[in-house]
Amino acid sequence: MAKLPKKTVERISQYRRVLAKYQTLSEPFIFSHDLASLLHLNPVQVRRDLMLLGTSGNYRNGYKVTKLLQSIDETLTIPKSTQATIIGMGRLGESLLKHIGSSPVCPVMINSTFDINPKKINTTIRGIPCYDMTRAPEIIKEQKIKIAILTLYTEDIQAIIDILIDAGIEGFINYMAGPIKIPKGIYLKEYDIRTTLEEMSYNIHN
Amino acid sequence: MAKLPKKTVERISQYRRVLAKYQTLSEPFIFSHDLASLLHLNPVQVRRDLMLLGTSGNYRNGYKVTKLLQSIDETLTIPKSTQATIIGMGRLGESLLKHIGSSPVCPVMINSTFDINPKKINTTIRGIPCYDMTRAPEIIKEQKIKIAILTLYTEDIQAIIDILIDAGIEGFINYMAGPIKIPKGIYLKEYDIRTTLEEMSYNIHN
DNA sequence: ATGAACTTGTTAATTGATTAACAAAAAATA
DNA sequence: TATTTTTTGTTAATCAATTAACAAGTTCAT
Repeated sequence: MAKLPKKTVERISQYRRVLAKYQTLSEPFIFSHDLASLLHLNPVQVRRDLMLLGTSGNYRNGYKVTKLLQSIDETLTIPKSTQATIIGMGRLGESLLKHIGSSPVCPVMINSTFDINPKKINTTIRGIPCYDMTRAPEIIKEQKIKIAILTLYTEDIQAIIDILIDAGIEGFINYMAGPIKIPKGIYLKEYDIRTTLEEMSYNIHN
Repeated sequence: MAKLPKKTVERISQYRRVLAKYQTLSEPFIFSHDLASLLHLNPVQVRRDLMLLGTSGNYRNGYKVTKLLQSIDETLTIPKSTQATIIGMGRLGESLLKHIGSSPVCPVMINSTFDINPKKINTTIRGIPCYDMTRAPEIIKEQKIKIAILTLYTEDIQAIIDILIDAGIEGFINYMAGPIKIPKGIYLKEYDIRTTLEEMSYNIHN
């Protein structure tokens, strides 16, 4: 299938989680305007996304939930599941790990985490071990880990980034490591709440 | 000044943090392409943003850092500072609070937090108290708090949201509360890492 | 002094995302 | 049976964001 627009992919991930919950209500069908209002979107936008996804609904009942979920699965779960890791098992890392683990439908798996703090190394959370950062290259290659979530702040973060990229990481989600340098072709999503706070503050006052 | 585009506001917030750090290197000037490469942007985009900001640079040396920072301050810090709060003082809430507090230039202040867990209530972190959720309406009105960061997951989150809006909250940043319903005019930013993971996984494999 | 090498500032062009508009299908109602 | 209602699916139009293009200013080297 043709490559979906960035924003559509983002929304499709949200549709899935909402639908998984909706399914437990034993409602077999859903209308585009229902899905839209659950996520504060425009119904047209929902229909357009689903059209691009290649699925289709019913003139009278809307979209069949199971069919929709299957269609989303096929698009987002490629191939089988992507491996990710968390760099920094402090308070933030721990809460993210639990949050991700709580999801019944997340196609991204976390099987190992890393830290530089001896107190964290060799502990486990929900059965997932925390390894010494020095072992990262070895384990990332072995488990084919592709995404790294950065939850730590240290002065030498750039050296860590470079090692991770070298080991095969292709995407970073950066919570608080500050500005980092990455080569072209590597994905990066900045997740600094301070930016969001300032943006929202501006919007509220203007 | 005219209202700035959403994306420009977001980037301006990032410029400020990068510039604050850059300033400590005692470099008095910065070029648009330097600022751009620090944040993986296009230099044209940077110049355009700064133009919209109403500031101007120098044909030979680029932009004067102190002048730029002052200009950003004037735009983002309106009026004086916005009050925010964190709903849920678990691991995530605590790490966010410390992260926000560590910023020397964040124009958004947090002076109180809330929880429903008796073990958290009446504790303080870095001098910032955690209050019982039942006191939220009173304190939000008194301190004119406008933004709520949601870091908790409970079944009755919607009731909490409604109370917060009634008390005067105008914007929510939602980490893990799941889909919530908010009326028009209230800002909402979804910060669920699972969406980002799935989106990135899709991009890596396509 | 003159031209080469940089840079900013701004308009125009392009690309991407959202929203509007409406035909087509199907059932419900009169 | 004809009409109304409701919804999907898709194209066209609008709106927003990014990128390209280039004039104009400034310094440096010759």
